[in-house]
Amino acid sequence: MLCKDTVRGNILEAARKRFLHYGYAKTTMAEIASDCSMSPGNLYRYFPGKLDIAEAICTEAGEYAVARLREVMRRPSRTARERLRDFLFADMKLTYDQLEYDKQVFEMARVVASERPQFANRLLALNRALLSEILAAGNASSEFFIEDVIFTAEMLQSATMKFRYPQLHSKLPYEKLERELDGVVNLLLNGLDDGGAGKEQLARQVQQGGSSDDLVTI
Amino acid sequence: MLCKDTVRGNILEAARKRFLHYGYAKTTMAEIASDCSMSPGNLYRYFPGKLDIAEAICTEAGEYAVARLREVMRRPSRTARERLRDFLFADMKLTYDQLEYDKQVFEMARVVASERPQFANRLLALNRALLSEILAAGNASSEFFIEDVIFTAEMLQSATMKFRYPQLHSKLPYEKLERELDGVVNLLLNGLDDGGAGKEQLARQVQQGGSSDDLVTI
DNA sequence: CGCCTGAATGATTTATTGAAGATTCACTCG
DNA sequence: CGAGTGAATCTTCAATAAATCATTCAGGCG
Repeated sequence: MLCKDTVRGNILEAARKRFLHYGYAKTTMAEIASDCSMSPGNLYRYFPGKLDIAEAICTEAGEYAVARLREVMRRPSRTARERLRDFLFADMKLTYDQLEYDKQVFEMARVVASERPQFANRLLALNRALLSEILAAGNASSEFFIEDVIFTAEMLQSATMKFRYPQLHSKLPYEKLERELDGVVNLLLNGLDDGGAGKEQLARQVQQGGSSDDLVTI
Repeated sequence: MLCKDTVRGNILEAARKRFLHYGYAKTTMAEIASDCSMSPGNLYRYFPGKLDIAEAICTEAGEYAVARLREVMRRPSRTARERLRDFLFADMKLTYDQLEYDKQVFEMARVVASERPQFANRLLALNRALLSEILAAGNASSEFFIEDVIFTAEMLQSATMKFRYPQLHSKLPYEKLERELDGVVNLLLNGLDDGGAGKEQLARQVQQGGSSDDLVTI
């Protein structure tokens, strides 16, 4: 949400409205320019191209998400384990709400991610930095004994990947995702020795029939 | 590799050759029929359609993979933890070798998986059954104390998803995948208390620069 | 009959082309 | 100059036509 009073900010605002309402593909540079009362050519004085406008919008959205996650991390009087769990759940919810419900946001994100591979990595790195903070705090409070905090954060990202890329969720309802993330987090926190799912996981369908499945949407 | 002497087996064999050499899309039913010295129409006496031939081929391949995994599981005198690790690595290697190197196999797998969502689930369920066996054996030997073996197997599948769907590996070289799977397995075996990566993870780039990244290929 | 054929059908893919849109740039205006 | 224009260009998209192919089925053969 950078200044609406700069030309650049204006362009971003106009483009965002169009992208969110009509979709990235269905929005033309001429329309964005017209919304800003300028000629199409002039847009190129502020952005290298259409894709860069979308990337800027997505970056803002990503930074907004990080800000929300920081809030979650700041919740007072919680153990590092609780904080980690909160974080992972909040992270899942943020992407889920963003991408699962809004076709247009989803389209824009997909275009940017596929045309600018480094973009996703930058967001992932931001996210990893937050995770590392939690782990480091856990070390400080002797809850964890993690040698390489950054590496471990990376591994946590790997293990929870399924919950951060709704493209892969493939129609799993949010409740099933929650239940599954819960199971994975327990595993990650306690290891297999502790029985993986922990004790509180009692009421649950035991037959294979109840398993989430339907994993891939290629 | 079911009987080559039945008509059905012949068709599968001919189709496999074509699919692997020219790809699924570039192979016509007429060609398969001709290879079997029969008319196109006659294929439909043995399979409902082209896709079902591909699915049958993929099923055979999947069952072959399961057989190989069973061999890995049978390696003598290993702890359950070692067995689990062996299994996950073998699983990753199997798909990696299959899909990452052979464009045609990859195409066929993608078509089948996307047109027959249940197909992937069946393979996943087979895989989960093997995982459950390992976990149950670990319980029996008091290495693990897992209440719900099947649920935990499912969670293990979730957490190692990245390593079973090369579509998502997105150009990560095998070495990086190995290093990452190793990290995740350590986390899953020991939980965060143990420092995640374990002690032997010493020589490693510590700066973010070295992180795997490049996660998504949407 | 039971197994098979191959032309007929309809769906899908590919090629082609016209239009629309992204990007550029020589130029204007203040 | 610096900000901006808008026609020119070059790429991409969409619509149509043509061809290919999966699938069906009325019939033939042993």
